[in-house]
Amino acid sequence: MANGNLLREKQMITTAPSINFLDSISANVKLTTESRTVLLSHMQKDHFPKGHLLVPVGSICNSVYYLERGLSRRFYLKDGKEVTEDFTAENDFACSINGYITGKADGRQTELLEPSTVWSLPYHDLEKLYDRYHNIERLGRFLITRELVEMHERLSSLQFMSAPERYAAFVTRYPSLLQRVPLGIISSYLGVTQETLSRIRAKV
Amino acid sequence: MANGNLLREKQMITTAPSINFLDSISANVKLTTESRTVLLSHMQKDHFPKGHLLVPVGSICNSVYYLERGLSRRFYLKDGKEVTEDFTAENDFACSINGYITGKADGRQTELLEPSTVWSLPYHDLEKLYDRYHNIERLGRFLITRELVEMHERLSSLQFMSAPERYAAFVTRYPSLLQRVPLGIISSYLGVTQETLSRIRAKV
DNA sequence: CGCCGAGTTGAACTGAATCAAGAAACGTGG
DNA sequence: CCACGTTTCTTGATTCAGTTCAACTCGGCG
Repeated sequence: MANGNLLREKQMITTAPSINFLDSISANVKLTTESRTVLLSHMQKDHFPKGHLLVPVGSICNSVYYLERGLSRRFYLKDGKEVTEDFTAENDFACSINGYITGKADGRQTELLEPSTVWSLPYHDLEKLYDRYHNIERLGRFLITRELVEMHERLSSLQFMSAPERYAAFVTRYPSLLQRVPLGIISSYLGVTQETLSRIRAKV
Repeated sequence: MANGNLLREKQMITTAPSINFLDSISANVKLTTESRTVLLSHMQKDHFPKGHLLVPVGSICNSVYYLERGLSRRFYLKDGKEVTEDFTAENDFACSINGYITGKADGRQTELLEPSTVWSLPYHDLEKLYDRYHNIERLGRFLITRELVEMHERLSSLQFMSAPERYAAFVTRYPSLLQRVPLGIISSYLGVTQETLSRIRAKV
């Protein structure tokens, strides 16, 4: 019976847009029915308009977010300019753990770039669930590991690729974002000015 | 709440001399006696000379390493030049999960910069232990989380600081490495040429 | 001694930032 | 549906941080 459910839900991932965030990870981490139920009971689903700040200025992010639909970015201000650190599109997780882990507001904000459907789960609740359910702790480890691998790649791309190389890498990595994200934000992600990015594009 | 203390307690790790790597993390993650025993039974302690490669060229890193004594760096080649990604000093962990997670050799090598005492634990064993011991899975999540926070900080420092700023940050972050690591390697970590780093130093 | 690796210094070059101005696209109210 | 301002994007001229290439210094060590 449980197996039947897993299979059916796995199919939904590949075909239909996911209604429930648990569907999209069941392929990677096996969760018991109880864990799924209890996770859901701590999560809240919201719709927010474009421009909404999931984590407002100066505050510490204390929830992990799952984007069922929409798009967000995490950014901070450096010398009055916005620096985009990361994008999260639908069916993926957005979180900004640094502030929570270090206990200090780190200036990172999370902003919706499109009207979005967002599930949120407070870290504090999640930690209690880590204690009680081994497979939820596994889920946490899995997601953080994935994020870490991503970060390593991004770090090396930033450190030792030229601006045109980084743009090319971005295009292959996030083709859809080119249409969905304004140039100025992409440039602040790539670590170049908007003018430079515009010129890079003109050459292709 | 345990997580709120992650960074502060990392200080303790790096300062307290540890004979056994388990001692240094017991403050952060509670391990049962059985977990400690079984972890140790899968770990091997070795002494290696300066210059030894923990992860040789072209191979995939398949163990996590704990440096009881010594110093290592993770690096890769970009256009024939060495790019240093990270340092690990005594009482800390060196790992290069990307290759293991993605299943592809990623060109990252880990080299000892000083004669070192190294404990190694194969990922494959570790994953079996994750299955059997909830508190070992917690340990894994803890270590990866700490690494991720570190990466975030490093990423933002690289992306939007000038070379002199990055050098200053390096000096405060790793004061001891200035004496222990040759200039060329530090420059390849900071993302500048050796000449530039030399000039930066001359100005202070 | 002379060699060798590590670090420094100099001069020319270059990729990207900055400053400044304009062109296109977009949304909103009339 | 147009007129308007605002945001987004492009283009040009200048400046600057950092690279590149090359020569040179210094200390250690056969």
